[in-house]
Amino acid sequence: MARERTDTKARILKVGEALFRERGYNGFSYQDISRPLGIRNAAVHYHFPSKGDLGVAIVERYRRLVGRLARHPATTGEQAVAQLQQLFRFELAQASSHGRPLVCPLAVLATDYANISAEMRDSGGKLVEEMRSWLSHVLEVGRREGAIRFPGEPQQKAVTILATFLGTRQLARLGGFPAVQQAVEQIAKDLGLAA
Amino acid sequence: MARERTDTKARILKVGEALFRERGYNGFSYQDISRPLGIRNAAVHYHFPSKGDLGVAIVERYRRLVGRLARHPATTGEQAVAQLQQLFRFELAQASSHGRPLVCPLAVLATDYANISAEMRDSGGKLVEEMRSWLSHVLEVGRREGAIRFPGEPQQKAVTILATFLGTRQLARLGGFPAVQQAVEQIAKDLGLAA
DNA sequence: GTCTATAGGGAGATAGAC
DNA sequence: GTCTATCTCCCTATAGAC
Repeated sequence: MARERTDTKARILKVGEALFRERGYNGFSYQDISRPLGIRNAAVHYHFPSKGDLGVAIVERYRRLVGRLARHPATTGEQAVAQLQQLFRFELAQASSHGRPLVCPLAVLATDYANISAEMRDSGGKLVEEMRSWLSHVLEVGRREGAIRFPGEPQQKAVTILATFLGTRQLARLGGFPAVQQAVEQIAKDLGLAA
Repeated sequence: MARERTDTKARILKVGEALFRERGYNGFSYQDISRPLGIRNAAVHYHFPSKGDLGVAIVERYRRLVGRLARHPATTGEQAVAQLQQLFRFELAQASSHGRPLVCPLAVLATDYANISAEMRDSGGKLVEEMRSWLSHVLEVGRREGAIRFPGEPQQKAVTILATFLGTRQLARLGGFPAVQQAVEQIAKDLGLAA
């Protein structure tokens, strides 16, 4: 309601997400957020009383972002391929739009799983389920329409592809090679899509 | 030299690795190690002066463990397939030998990349390179000998498979399904191996 | 090699003024 | 909504006795 400077909350969230994905849940503090924004720790606590609240908001924000990818269920082979390529572009963009690639928030949740709140776990679990069911549907339609090919069940192939992207952004940090790009190309080839 | 209780160092390392992989580099403290071992923080510092020293030792230990998988370069199709299946068994064992699956140390290094020492990064980078070159060789030999099939370059396929395993152990924590097992089956099918 | 004791700092969080 | 001030706790690390 208030406005004017109510966007402080949005700015906190933005900085928080970058830190969360850059350093992990336990790797940043309220100070790391407040300092660059020129505010005080207490102001951050006003908008996000506990660090867990901030964590949930970060994951939910990412969930809405990814949710946009999955809005329209594919029904034709062309649509399925188009959505896959949209996913590929998303992954490539996530990997290269910053200096060191930011990992997926899911990777942070998984690594810090023992230290996060039940709400954060739930939020992450929902994100996984949504992505899995969406990608599974895309794969199923795409294969049925003859646009792609792969052995086995769509559900399992979907899980495998999601895991690959999760891991590839992490490999990209450690290795001296463009892991995300290489994985995207390989996944496309495995599906019988032209490079 | 001393012996008798010099295995304290080994016990610290063992507990440390479990904590490292359970909670991430920033998610555990020297207290979390010393308490269950019935010793004091200072004793841990005696064996590992800084937390970074402990971190390096943990990664190096895992590196030696994985190095055993890659000891004998495959030259026949049978050997290549056997080594792949060894890798599959390793991943399945890592995922299921504990309650919540422990993530790969590489996942911790990647997530906490911004907070770890240069030595830890180096150690992780070496581990990635070793696994990549080993798996790449296995894939190349296996395909040349007609035991497996996949499109594209062995290097890229190797990166993709490694990324899948890295990510799949994390998905296993967040999702309510056996992600590692599903991914192993899918990877095998993609390579044209029987389930 | 392990202990006690402690330094020195930063974490997350809250109270109350403005 | 944001501030100052402060609480409490835990962190990594070191000094020096045993």
